[in-house]
Amino acid sequence: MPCFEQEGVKFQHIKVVPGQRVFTAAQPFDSLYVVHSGFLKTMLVDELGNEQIVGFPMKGDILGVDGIHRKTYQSEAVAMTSSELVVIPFKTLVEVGKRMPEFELEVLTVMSRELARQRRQFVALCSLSAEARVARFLSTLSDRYAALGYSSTEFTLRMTRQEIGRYLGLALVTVSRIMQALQHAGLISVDQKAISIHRPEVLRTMRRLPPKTGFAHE
Amino acid sequence: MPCFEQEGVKFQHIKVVPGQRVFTAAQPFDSLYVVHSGFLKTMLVDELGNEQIVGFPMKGDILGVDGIHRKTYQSEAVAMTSSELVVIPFKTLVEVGKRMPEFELEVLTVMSRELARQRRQFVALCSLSAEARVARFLSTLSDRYAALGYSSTEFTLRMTRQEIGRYLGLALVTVSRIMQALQHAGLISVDQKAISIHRPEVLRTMRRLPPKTGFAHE
DNA sequence: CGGGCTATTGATTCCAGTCAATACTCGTGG
DNA sequence: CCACGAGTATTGACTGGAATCAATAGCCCG
Repeated sequence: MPCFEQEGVKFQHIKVVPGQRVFTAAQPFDSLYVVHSGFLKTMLVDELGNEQIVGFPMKGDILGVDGIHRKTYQSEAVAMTSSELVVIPFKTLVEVGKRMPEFELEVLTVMSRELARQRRQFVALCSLSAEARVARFLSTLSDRYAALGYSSTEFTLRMTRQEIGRYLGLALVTVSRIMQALQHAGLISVDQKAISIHRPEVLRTMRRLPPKTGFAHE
Repeated sequence: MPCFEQEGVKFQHIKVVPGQRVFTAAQPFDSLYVVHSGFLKTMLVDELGNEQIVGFPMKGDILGVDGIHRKTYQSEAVAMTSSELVVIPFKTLVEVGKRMPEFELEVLTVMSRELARQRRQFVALCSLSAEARVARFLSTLSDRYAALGYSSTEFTLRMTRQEIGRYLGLALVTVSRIMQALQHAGLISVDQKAISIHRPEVLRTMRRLPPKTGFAHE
């Protein structure tokens, strides 16, 4: 949807390689970025250097909106795979907005979506057990892949257990343990970064795994 | 004269009484609201009826932006005190935006601020202990009061322990216990809803309270 | 092959949730 | 006025889930 170019305005594309930083916290804000292809992570880094991952943007997602209000980026974006980004200089956005207000509206909409996503994530974090968080994470990832036309049942994780943990508010070992547990429960198969989803409907609504017994069927 | 009207556009004001709902989740989206006076809470309600509080908006904060992208509000806003809100019909925003793009920019900015706040909250939830969360909550509240010209050291909580817990991802009893602990540590005084802040600088940066000893001085 | 990173698995600790009892506040009506 | 009850807050005892500490094993790449 956010193929802004159809509106008659051309934007520059940039390519980034794995590990490359798109912008850093505290750096002066000048542009928004829309993911055209590839896979990134955005994170906040606190005074002590702990990084908290706030999202794994993919095609169609927007980066850098948290820079608008203070004129400096508040977060950091790093490419996890080679990626292509559409650069939208904020000045241009403002200019173009004068002639085509729908364009600014489009940005409002994407921001609104991002805010809502962030809130859901927040709620999940508060009210769900570690198991439910991991289950939902996999389920959501599956949905996002599906939306982009990839397989929703077989995919490769682009991030480490560590990063998943830093996204879900869990320790690395907990993520690992829970993935094993989900596998033993027959809901998924895990082999390192390769994932198969067997029971998406169970993952989506899981609250807690039944206390471990040998039952494979309920 | 509230902020936006200086731009030559008049907006309707509405008043709400304590407990009154401004909008409900899933209700069709039509307007944004800016708090002119008073004190509200916004929350998400899940399938099971659990409510997760996502914010306590005060003067200058914006409500309803999460409704833009799906044309229905995704959250619920309730007044905690009598409050006055500026109603900005979204249609009008779009109209006015055509003549005055700065106006839409203003909205972008407030949304950006809200997104950043939400993220910080999210990080706090992931990486801080219960004690640090409560300490930061009080410290932040203090700052917000100060920004509005009220006392930053003496104030009255408008929300219950239950609501604080639902905002911070903690049980009500935990909030209560920690406030007592902070009091015994000499950082604040608590008497039901009345709060005095004694050591704001400690609250702001606290990670963990030292294991309880009888020492009143370090 | 060796070194570094990542993942799995086990043992133990401890923070915060749950359950439960008591006390405080406030509004209403006998 | 006091009694009563509903909502809110404090405090204690106990439990359990996830973190931490720690050891081993698998993977990738020079």
